[in-house]
Amino acid sequence: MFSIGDLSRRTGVKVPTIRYYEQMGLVAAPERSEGNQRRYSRQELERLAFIRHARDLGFAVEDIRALIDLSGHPEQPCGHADKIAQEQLVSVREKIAQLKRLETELERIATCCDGKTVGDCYVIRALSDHALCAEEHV
Amino acid sequence: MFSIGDLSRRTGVKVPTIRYYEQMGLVAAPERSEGNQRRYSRQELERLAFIRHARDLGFAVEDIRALIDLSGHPEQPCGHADKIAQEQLVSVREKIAQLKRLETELERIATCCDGKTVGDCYVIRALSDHALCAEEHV
DNA sequence: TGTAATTCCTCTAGTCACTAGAGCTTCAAG
DNA sequence: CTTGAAGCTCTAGTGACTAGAGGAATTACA
Repeated sequence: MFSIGDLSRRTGVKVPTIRYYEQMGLVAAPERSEGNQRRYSRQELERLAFIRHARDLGFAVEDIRALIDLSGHPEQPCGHADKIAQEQLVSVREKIAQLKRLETELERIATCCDGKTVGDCYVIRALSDHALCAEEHV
Repeated sequence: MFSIGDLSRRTGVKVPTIRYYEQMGLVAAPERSEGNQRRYSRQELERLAFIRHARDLGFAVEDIRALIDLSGHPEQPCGHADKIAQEQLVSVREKIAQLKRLETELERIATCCDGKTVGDCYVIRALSDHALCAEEHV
């Protein structure tokens, strides 16, 4: 049996976050000790590790809930799980593309400032005047 | 003079967001019409465009506040503005690197599933078992 | 066995950057 | 002069936590 602190150390999920997940229904309410403290089994440790892993990968809590529901029905076709992962991949790729555009513009903005005062600072001017942007963003 | 709707159309910032920025002190409270409606000058339009642009670039509202303060003191050295932009660039690059790692793993997870049911779905297994990850993430 | 340090409990409220909705008033076009 | 769009204020909700108060339980060590 693990205390909530054990679980936290083993999964890297912070203690208040574990309690929050319980409140949200992502993890089931575990057994309690005599003194009302949470006591977790290995199964619950694994579920939390699953959640941690999926959150690291950027899955929304709702997605995770769906994946957990699916994993509780191993006889069902897995097209849905696949779809969730595919959508997440698309969303990650979009974010990368977007951030790369920002990187390009920030490079221009943050590296060309040779003014001595704010009055002729390129950073300020670039932000004030969208026309200075090399390409459209957002 | 522009109404709040004009401002919204010209800057692409939604009407409730403009009011929110006013509440946060990012834009000053403008003049009002006889009937208590907001009336903006061209200067205020430009400030909002500045904010929009900086938000698009991922600057936090606090950063923007600092940049606005700076732009109000054009005689000061611009090192601070530069620093804010540099830090933003670093942060964007970190996010890109992170997302690329996720992309790699999601590609593996989302494209290898040839199981027919959840029971042997690669997506579910990969999320359950961190050991299946090719490389460390987060 | 005593005690001190650590961990745990619940609860409320705060974070960020908005977004939604209710219920009302004002404005602009025809 | 009417009508419908756009404006007003206010409260509350979003997602995914995080912080803090005030107290109880557990653990380590003497």
